[in-house]
Amino acid sequence: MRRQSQKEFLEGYDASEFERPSVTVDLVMFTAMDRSLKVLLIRRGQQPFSGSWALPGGFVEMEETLEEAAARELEQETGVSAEGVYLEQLYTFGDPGRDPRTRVITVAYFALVDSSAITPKVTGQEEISDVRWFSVRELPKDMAFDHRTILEYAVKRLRNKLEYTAVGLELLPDQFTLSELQSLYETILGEKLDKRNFRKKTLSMGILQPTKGYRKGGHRPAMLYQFKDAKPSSTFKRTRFERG
Amino acid sequence: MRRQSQKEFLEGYDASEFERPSVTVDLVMFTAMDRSLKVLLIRRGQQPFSGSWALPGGFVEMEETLEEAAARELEQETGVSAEGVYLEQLYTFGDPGRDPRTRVITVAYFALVDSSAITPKVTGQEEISDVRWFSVRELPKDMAFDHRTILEYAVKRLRNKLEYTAVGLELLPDQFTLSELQSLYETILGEKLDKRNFRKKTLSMGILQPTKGYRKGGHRPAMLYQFKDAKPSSTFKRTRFERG
DNA sequence: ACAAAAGTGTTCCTAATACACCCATGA
DNA sequence: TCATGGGTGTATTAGGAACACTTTTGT
Repeated sequence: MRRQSQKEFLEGYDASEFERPSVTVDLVMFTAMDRSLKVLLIRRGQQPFSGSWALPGGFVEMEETLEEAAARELEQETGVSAEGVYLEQLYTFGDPGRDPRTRVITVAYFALVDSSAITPKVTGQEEISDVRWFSVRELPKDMAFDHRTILEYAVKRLRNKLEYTAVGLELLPDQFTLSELQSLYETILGEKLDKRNFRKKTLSMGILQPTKGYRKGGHRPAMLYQFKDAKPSSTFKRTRFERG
Repeated sequence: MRRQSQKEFLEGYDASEFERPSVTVDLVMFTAMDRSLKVLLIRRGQQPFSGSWALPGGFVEMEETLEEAAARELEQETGVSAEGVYLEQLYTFGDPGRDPRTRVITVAYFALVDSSAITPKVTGQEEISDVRWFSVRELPKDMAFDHRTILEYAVKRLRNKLEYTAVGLELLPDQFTLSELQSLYETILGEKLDKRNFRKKTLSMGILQPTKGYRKGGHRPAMLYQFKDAKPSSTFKRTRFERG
C-alpha cells in the first residue's frame, strides 16, 4: 500500500476526474510613505468577512505563471507597471478551512514598490475608499481569512531580509537621502540605528551614488543618492546596524 | 476595470464554476549515506516521462494541510514516521506547461531524514527497484517534469541554510562523530573545512553533547556526540568554516 | 544666535581565519 | 612500527559596535 498517491501521480489522469482545491495568489504590497512602512489592503464588500480588510489577490488563470498572476494583481491594484518592481514568492498557505467556503490554496507574494510611482487614486488617504495603505504598526483588527498571518509572515521576512540584503532600497523613490533610508530601516526593524555605522556600511556597499542634488527643507540640505545601476539585489554581510 | 480579479476573489463563488489547476506536493528528501548527500527519486512507469526519474509526490487531498500531504508522502516513501523529521516548505512551482498534460501547481517541500531510521526496503541500493537514493553529485540525466530545477533549488537552499543554521544535524543518526558531521558539511558545501575551526564552532554552539560511546573502526576511536535536547533548529552566526 | 538635521573618525572588541603537531588504535 | 584518522591551541586580522562633536542652513 505504500506509494499509493505516488501511483496516482505517476498515472496519466483526466484533469477533471479529481476534486481539486482552488488556487489564488495573494499579494503583500509594501511601500514606504511618511517614513513608515505601509501595506495595501482592500475592504471586502461580500461575505464572508464582509467589511474586513483583505490582501489583494485573485485566482491564478490557466495560462499564466504564478509570477505573472502576482504581477497582474499588482498592476491592477496600484496602476503601476510591475516592471522593475521587486516581487518575491513568500509562502504557500493551504490549510483547509482558511477559506470557509471551499478549499483555497493561496500562493503569497510580497512586493516592494516605490511610493512615488503609485497612481494618485491609491496614494490618497481617502478613508471612504475600499483600498487603503495601512501602516504596519496600525493594522486593522479585523482582517479576512488568514491574511493577518500572511501579513505578519511577510513583515518578518522583510525585516529579516533587510538585515543582510539591500532590498530596502526598492521601497524608496529614485533619489533619497541617507537619513530617509536610515529612517526607513529603523521603522521596519523597529529599532534605532547608529548614524555613522549606518552610513559607513551602506556607502561601503558601493551600490549608492551621490547625485548633484540636495534635499532642502528645514535645515541643512541633505545630499541625494541614487542606485548605481538598475535596482540591485546585492547581498551584504548578515549583520545589523546596532545601537543608536 | 481595475480590481477585476479582485472582484472575482471577493465574491462568493461556486467552487465548481472555474477551471482550475491541480495541486500536488513534491518532496525533495535528503539523507546522508556513505558521507555523501542523497536524494530519493522514483522511476516513472507511465507517460509522460516514462522511465525518467521523478521526485516523490502526489495530489493534495481536500481535507489535509500541505504539511500533512508532504508528511504523508514522506511516510509512504520511506516507511518512517514523519515525527521529528525536518520538513520545510521550499517553493511553489506553477509554470503552465511544467506538466504536459494539464496545469499542475506543485508545492515543493524538502525533508531531512536520518538514514538510520529508513526501512531496509528503501535503504538497499537495489538497482532493479524503481525507488533509489541518488547522490546529489550523480543525478540521472533524464528527470521528469521540472524536477531537476526543483532539486537544484533544494540543494541550493540546503547549502545556504547550512551556513547559518545547524540543520545538517537532522541528516545524521542520533549519535555521530564530529568527523562524520564535518565530512557531511564538506560534501554538501563542496569544499574542505578546517578541522579545528569546525570543531571549535560546532562545540561552541552548545547544542552537542559528548556521549560515553566511541566509534571504533580502522584506527583511533572517535567520540560519539548527540544533540542536547530534541532536534534543534538553532541558528548560529552566518559564516563559513573556511579553509582546510 | 539658535534650533535642527547633516555630516564625519577612532577605539574597542569579538569572532573568523590560518596554521602544525601529537595521540590512540589496528594491522 | 607504521599508517590512519582523532584530537588539540594560538596568533593574526577583519569587521561590527560604541561613541561626540562640528557644519550648514533657515528663522
